[in-house]
Amino acid sequence: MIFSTTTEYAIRGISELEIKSNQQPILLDDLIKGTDLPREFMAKVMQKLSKAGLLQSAKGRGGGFKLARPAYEIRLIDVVIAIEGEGRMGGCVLGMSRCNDAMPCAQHDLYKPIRQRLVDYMQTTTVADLAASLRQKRVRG
Amino acid sequence: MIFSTTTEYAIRGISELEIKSNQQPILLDDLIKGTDLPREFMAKVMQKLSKAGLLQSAKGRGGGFKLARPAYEIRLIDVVIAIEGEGRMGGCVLGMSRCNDAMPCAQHDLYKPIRQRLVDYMQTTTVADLAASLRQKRVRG
DNA sequence: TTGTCAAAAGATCAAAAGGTCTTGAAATAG
DNA sequence: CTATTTCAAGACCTTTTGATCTTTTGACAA
Repeated sequence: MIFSTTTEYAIRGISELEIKSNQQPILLDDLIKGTDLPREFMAKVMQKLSKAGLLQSAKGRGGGFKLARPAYEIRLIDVVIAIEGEGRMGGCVLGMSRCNDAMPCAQHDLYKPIRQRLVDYMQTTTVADLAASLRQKRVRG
Repeated sequence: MIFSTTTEYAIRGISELEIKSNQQPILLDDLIKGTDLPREFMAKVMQKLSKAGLLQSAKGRGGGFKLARPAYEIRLIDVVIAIEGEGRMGGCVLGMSRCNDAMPCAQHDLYKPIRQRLVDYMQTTTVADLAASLRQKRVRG
């Protein structure tokens, strides 16, 4: 509803990583085990998160992915920006590139509170929160 | 940021219509006059709004588009649903089709308040509000 | 050093979204 | 009835997004 599917994958992936990891690197194959995540595409997504500095990756034996810092220090907004770039959050709330000062979109002001609320949420929610929520969901069904 | 560009066009289009109309049908050419909206694509969007019952359309001389009911009786959510369908609002908040009870997405519960806020906004904001906002923006610059 | 493992990177492919163009059909004026 | 106006509808094109496949690179173990 709000994010692209690629971003959803990233959120899901980093949450799964936090759940399955015990400070040790997790293999892509293990990460997607038990999920319906598409392996090859997921590889790209994880690469992006690595390049953005949210994950550390290692090749070869004992390799895999792990969080670059504690889960509670990675905010949802960091994940979103890693995938979609800064642009989407700034500028026009409706994302209209055609929208500018000379020809503003109808929503410019109206939307501010809504958007701010979303941004707040993304800034205060961490990967630790997401993982906890996902774990709980699995237990309770 | 939140809606697809097609939906943005719909919001913009119906707002322009309300601004330019004096109870009389407006031609597509007049609707887009002074805007950067793509005419042909806009025709499709307006057609969708007509089929959804938000607009009335008439062919031939004296034809064009007009609101099917007063602007204050057309909610933003009606416009969004007309373009994107019901599905997007219901179901998973993140829009994941892969998300279900057996394999819920990480956000299912976390997002509820945010989503509810958005839905509230879309239910209480009408085309009259949007048009007023747009008009004001034009005057004040 | 050699072999194997696993991520990185790039090519490629498919589907969806966004946008254009052409033809058809309805309404009205003359 | 015919010509013109204007929306409707469908074919078609382009770009972006989502997804896969293959090759390369780096790390470790023996």
